[in-house]
Amino acid sequence: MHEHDLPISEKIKYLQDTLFTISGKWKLPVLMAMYSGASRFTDIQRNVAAITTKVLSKELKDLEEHHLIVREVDRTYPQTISYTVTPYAFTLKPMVDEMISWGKTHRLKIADKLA
Amino acid sequence: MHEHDLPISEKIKYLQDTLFTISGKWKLPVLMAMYSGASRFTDIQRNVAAITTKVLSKELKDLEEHHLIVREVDRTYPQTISYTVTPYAFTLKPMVDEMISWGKTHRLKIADKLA
DNA sequence: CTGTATCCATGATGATACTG
DNA sequence: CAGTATCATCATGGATACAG
Repeated sequence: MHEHDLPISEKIKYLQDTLFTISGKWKLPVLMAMYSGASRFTDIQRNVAAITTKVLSKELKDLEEHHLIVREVDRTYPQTISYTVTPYAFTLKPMVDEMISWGKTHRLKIADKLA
Repeated sequence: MHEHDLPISEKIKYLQDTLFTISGKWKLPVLMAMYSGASRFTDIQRNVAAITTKVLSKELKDLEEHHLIVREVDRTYPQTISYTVTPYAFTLKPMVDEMISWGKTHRLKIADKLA
């Protein structure tokens, strides 16, 4: 059964579930930075321009609650914290890639004053 | 050139463009209702459960500004208003379908107490 | 039917400073 | 380095009533 067979109300329900999980301006950018290899708090912050420590801290907690990332205290000296994306988080990647692709095209269209 | 060749800063920029365009809880559910054929204000409102007229009105204006829908006054008597999705709006559909698909799976995982 | 007008509540985001 | 603490502001959304 493919998605287009679902009743519209179901589609919207699932869509809203997803929107809730990724809500806000920052969760996906943070995830993107982590897909690309950033695992330290400061690295992530540097990659996601303009995000403040307070907001990043909150987003990381939200992502952890949703089981999309894992926070680990490394047994090193001095101790460091590393965040890693879970396999589950990678199930979001096709969607994120599609969003990047759309955004890139969209920006070109806007430059042309759109259609 | 594929998306994974882009520098991370570019990816995040495009991602944020897309997030900005679809921002909020309602734009995509409204678009989904319209993909499925709803074209009248009341029809859309009935399909997108719990959305208020004020919010729907605002979302429709936003979507129109982004050239994703078109508002038309039908030359009927009495006059009716119809909203239709533009071809451009359909370029978002793969992303929306992916979100529906992910949300469906996600809901199952949550039911299983997730992984 | 297709909206507008208020008023209000909440959450999200931002600026800045500070800490172990 | 990896955060927390405050304070402030702003955007989003919701309730309700009303109007052409």
